[in-house]
Amino acid sequence: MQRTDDTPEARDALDGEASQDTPSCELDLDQFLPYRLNRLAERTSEAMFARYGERFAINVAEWRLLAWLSRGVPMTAREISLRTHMDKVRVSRAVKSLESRELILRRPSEQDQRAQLLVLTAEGEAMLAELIPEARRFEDELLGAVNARQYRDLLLTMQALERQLDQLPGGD
Amino acid sequence: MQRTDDTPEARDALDGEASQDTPSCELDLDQFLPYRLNRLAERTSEAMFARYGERFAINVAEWRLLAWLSRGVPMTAREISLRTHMDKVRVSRAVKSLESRELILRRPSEQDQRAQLLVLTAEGEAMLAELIPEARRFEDELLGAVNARQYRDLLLTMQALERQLDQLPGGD
DNA sequence: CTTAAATAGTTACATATGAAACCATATAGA
DNA sequence: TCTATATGGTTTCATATGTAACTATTTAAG
Repeated sequence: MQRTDDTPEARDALDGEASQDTPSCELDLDQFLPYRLNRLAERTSEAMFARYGERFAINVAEWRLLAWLSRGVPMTAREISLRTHMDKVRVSRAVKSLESRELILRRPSEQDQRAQLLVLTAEGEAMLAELIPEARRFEDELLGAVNARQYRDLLLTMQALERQLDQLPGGD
Repeated sequence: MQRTDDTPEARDALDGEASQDTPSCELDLDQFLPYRLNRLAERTSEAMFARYGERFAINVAEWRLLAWLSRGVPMTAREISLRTHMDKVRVSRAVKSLESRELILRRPSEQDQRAQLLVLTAEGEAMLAELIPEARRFEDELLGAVNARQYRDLLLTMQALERQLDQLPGGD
């Protein structure tokens, strides 16, 4: 898509006063997708953890790890890392922290002595049984702003953007 | 929007194998909006700064500050903070760093002795004259994945979600 | 087999960020 | 006017995260 394809509607779908094309040496951040994505994502995480972060004392990395393990399938740190696009160090630290709190445990992998399979403890499952419904409730409240079609389109477009990132240099 | 309104299309708009409804004590992160937003945003920033971050030696906070100032309107740190939803400490540090590199300068505010108006130096403008076209190029490449309608709808939906965050407790 | 290269995971160091306390100035209420 | 409170901005401390180097194991090449 070319910048010149921008429709007036798109340009108007933005915060603040009436927008107009900016010279090449100026940038209207409110019309810049990477910025908009980051601002929305940061605010969403912030709002979610303002509610549940303190109560359950986990950070984003730990939450992602627990959520993946909630599927019941033992996974290695590397698999978590691949699926979430989190750095392996970040995963390693989440594992360490969660293990020290006995929310997960590590089992040596049969196939590879270097790797360890991660699984939830009963305690970890108990915590998720509280946390997951709360997370869903939050998501539902957030989605109160959009209808089913918008939601579907949003996921499809986000998927397309991630696929594009796979292609782009530096996009991993 | 209720979870039960999820359409098959939306459910299919996700990575990996065929999805199905998960019990309340499990969570499919790939279908969880806050996670998807954060993953996409993190990957987007990462890809962008993999290209330009080193070359221009600025971080996200500094980039946002410079971009706002590119409009040519002097702003205080507080105004930057409000518009970007960045913590005032984060803004303060970006100001300090950019000033030390003489990319911006501070002028005392006439109205308020505590506040300082921030403006670009000639050097700062020169850097933006290089940086902004690069950023636009990156955005265009990323948007290669979506058409004009999808782009417009994406911005509209993101705007709706931010408005919802304004309402939600903990959403600021 | 034996050795070189790759991989799972950790540690050490540097950077980025937020919360709370703080200083200086501004504003509101008596 | 005088004082209490609010506000712009900075500093201090704690946490989160990435890069590079490292250990142990596995895989591939000879």
